[in-house]
Amino acid sequence: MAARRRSRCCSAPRRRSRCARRGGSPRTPTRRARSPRERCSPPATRRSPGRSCARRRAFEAPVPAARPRGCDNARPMASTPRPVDPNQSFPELEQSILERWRERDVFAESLRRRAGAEPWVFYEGPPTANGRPGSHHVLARVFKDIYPRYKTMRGHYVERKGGWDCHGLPVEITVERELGISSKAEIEAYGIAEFNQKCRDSVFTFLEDWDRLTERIGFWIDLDGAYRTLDPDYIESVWWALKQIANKDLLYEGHKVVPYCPRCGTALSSHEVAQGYKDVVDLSVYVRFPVLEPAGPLQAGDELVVWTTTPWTLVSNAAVAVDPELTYVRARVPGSDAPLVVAAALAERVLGADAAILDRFVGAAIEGTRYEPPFPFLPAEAYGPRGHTVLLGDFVTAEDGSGLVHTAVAFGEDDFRLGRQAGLTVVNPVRLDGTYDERIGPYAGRFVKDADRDLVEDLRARGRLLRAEDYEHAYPHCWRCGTPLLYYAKPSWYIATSKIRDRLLAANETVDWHPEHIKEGRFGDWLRGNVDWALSRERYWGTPLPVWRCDNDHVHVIGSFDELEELSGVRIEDPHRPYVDDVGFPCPQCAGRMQRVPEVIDVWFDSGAMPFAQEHAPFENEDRFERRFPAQYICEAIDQTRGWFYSLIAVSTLLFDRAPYESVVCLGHIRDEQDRKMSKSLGNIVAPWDVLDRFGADAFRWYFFTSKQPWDGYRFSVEAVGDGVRFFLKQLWNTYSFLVMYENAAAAQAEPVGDGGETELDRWVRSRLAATVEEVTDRLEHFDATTGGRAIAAFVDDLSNWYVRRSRRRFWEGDPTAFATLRECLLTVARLLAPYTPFIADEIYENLDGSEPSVHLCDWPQPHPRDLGHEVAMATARETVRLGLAARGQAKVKIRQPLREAIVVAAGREREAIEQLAEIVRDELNVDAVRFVDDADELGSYEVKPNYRTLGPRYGKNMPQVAAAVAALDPEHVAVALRDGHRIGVTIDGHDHRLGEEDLLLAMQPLDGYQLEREGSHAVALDLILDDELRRRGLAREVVHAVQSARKNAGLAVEDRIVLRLDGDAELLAAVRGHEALVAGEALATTVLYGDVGADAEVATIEGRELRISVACA
RNA sequence: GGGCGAUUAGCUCAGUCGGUUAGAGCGCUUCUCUGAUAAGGAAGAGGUCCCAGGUUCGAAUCCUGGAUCGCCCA
Repeated sequence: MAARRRSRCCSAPRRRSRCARRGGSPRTPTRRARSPRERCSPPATRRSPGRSCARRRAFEAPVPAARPRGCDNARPMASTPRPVDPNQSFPELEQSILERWRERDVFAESLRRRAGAEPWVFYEGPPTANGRPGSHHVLARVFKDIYPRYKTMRGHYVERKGGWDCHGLPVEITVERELGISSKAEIEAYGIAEFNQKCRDSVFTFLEDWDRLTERIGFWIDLDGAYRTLDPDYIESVWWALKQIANKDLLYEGHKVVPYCPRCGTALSSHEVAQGYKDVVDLSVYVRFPVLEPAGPLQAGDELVVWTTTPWTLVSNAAVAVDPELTYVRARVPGSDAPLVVAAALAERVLGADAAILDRFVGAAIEGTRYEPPFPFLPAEAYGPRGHTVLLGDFVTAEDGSGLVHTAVAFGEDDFRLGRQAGLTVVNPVRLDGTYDERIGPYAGRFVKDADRDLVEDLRARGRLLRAEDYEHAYPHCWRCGTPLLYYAKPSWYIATSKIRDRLLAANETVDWHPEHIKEGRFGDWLRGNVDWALSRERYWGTPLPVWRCDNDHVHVIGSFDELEELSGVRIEDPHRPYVDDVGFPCPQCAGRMQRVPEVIDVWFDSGAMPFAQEHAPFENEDRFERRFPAQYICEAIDQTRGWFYSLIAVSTLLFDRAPYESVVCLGHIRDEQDRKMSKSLGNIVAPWDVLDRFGADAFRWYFFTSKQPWDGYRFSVEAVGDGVRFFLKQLWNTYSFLVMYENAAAAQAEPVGDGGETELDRWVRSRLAATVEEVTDRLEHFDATTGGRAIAAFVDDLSNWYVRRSRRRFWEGDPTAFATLRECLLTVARLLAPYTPFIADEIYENLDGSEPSVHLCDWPQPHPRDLGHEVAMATARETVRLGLAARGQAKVKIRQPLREAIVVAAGREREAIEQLAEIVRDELNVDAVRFVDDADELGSYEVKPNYRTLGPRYGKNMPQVAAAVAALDPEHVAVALRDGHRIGVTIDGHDHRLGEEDLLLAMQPLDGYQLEREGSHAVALDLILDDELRRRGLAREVVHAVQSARKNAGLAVEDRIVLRLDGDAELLAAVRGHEALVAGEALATTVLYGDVGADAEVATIEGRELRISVACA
């Protein structure tokens, strides 16, 4: 690292050498012309020698503005900043800054500098690198970047370890597609070892894309030291965690009806199911089940009307469920012989209005009724004694259907539970691949969901169908392959998370969610409804479930590779399948041999284990883990509520009984310009590189940070990013390039410049700066980058459009205090912006200060004291200017025409404020004087209104009377009385009340014929009377304006001196002669000559008079 | 079907504790300013604050119901 220069104090005049050189010389009122050699080539040496001063852009840098430069060649202290190209391409600039960061190793250095400081912990939620990163990844990554950068500047040690999620079905599916296979049988035929090798290779297919994008957007994260969920170390930690859970007796194998993907051949967890709901049209059918052995009021030949939306399950109908207390009816419908049985409440909807009710009874009355099943494939005996009978269930409702629910024990949670209660045998005629087995006769081998319509036709042909209709509903599909899921009774391994539900909720209480409503809303609700975590997957590419079992069903959970080696004598190199499957050992409890169960685990458990698994804790780095748990901050998209947010909190609560994160920022989704979801099929994806190449990373980041609160989601397009460039980055860049241009121009000037001292504007802008530091700091502390960023933008706008604009003359004159102030503002803004737009921030810092190798190694700015009164005063003065400009606009008098005076109506603090800043108001309005009057008697009349905010709470219901009483007051009288400090008496409902100053609002009412603009009690009027002198000055300023245009057209640089020749209308020339010093000074003319302008003179028309102008380099 | 969130100008968004003329920027029209800025300033046009009830002296804001969109859950 290069020798570091001492940090300069921004507020002090900076270039001592230059100031010293100037010291003592008298200050010239206007700029003095430089020697001929200097004139057309400042700042010295920057321009190619052969070019004339004409036809040259103001600041064309011969070399790219930001050449990467090592610390070793740090500029000497007295040097001037590099010239800045006002039209700098940001993407190009960013490339050179990336280069500089690499050379100076800035990210690593930012960590080294904070070594030993208090850690602030960030966890990276691992993405999978087997797909290309998109714009939504940019969103997540920039929000993962901003707060760690901020906290680093605040003095914390913020490690940023990357991570990759490597396992899981998505990877397997990609490989299957590659291999052209699509079933588990094919995978096993191909070979699990080979298949998993392919998966391993596939995981990082797009790693390079990810790395490249990550660097390009300025996301500082340690990718070299990233954790990978496929590493043996990582897996060992996961095993350790599972063993802890098993030791707490929370790991069990259960038989449950689970959402099952027949294509992938595995059960899905509830959070996976959640991701795959699609609206589909299924058949909803009402089927007649003829009664064979009636119970209660039923008779043989009656028909039960049974409803289902899954016709494919009818082949394995085991029973019919009715609610014991619900009222049912036997009813006859025209055109049907057999009486039909339905719930009374649904009779009309199902059977029609003309059904004749024969009988009413409660559901309990028909329990035990034996009926004929809809299909003959499976006999009643297959289900046991109560097969094909009516059972009582507590889940039956009369909200839809018929009130009699078809029950297929293997295919539904309620069904399964009822079947177990009734002692029904589970018969499952559906194979694991989702096809019927040989028991289902003609349908054997068909995929069940595809058989729906044929089965219904079959029923219709046999007269068993009462009604079939399309039924649109959301049905879960496999989130990866799109296959409709089947609810299916299967053995599966679970973690009994529902037993720690209260602990999960307690852990959630400690988390600071952004937005806040997630905590009690979506996430809290999810935890309150927690069900056991279905952990196992009957797949290949995943962390193997470390459960070994013998023939006698003794179970042993392995918690480390050492333990496995002790028991089996085998040191496992690769813990993945199939190698781990081969490792067996004698059962510690019996003589049997233990083999691993075939399942792998849900990948969400992998990522949930990352707080310790990324460190290979507790096998090593346990101290590191202790220091880095829990995280202070994580950030992911809102869909992770059931994903990573859940798996993290679940694993940590299971193991450590505490939340693994303190603050969470949930991001919304990115939608397209038409507010549609971005998807490959719609072709409306915005590729991140399109944005980066066109506008750059800062623009991309700025858009995400400031356009809205990130959890609201974005209506995104390349163009939307462009706005931020124009309105913020460009404005900042121009302000910065303005400073550099004039600093260099001033430095090149031989003549020293005196220091005018601090002005009201300097004080104001410093106070605004302090306010901005305060606000941005406060907002970032609360994870509100949006409001913080907007505050920076508001400040930069004030800086550019008020401070700099009002101070231009001081910059032309080289006032060191003005330079120092603007410099301090820009350098502080650079530090505030460093976490937001790290590139432009670093560029500005590097060129204006550069005492550290990067702004990202600086400390966060400390807030200075504010002068709130002065901020308010300036706001009042600006308001006065606004009113004055509006008055000019109304009177259609151009700004260039000076006016005698502006009359400002203001009293008290407002008047003091404006008086203090009267010079600014006067100059901005181009008037000779600002006169104050305390009241508007001579300018307009008052209007008095009640102040609802103070009176409302006091008078409540009587407000209308109060308002009426106030309206009846004489405004002029009120104005005088209040000014004299009196209170105003009103009578309401016969009672006297006294109203004070705060209860009444006085507003100006303009009178016709005056040029007056008013706002509240504050107004500005203009004296519009012009005399010859004012008119001549107006003309002189018009001439200046015309000459400036001519200068610009001639391509002169802002500081070039000219010889000015004027010819034309006599009155114009007379006006110029009368104000020659003004014209010459403003136009930087060393000489003004009249007549003889030459043929190529520029012709301007001023108020109908002709002026011919010639400008030439002096 | 249930939960959470959103809905304010053509577009993107603010809107504090409920306070009476609902704001800003972009875009549009007119004017204007300019020794940095494709910038800035003034004026104009542009609003059913999603709808309907309710509470209140007063509702964009609070309550209830509904609509639409998104996310999540069944």
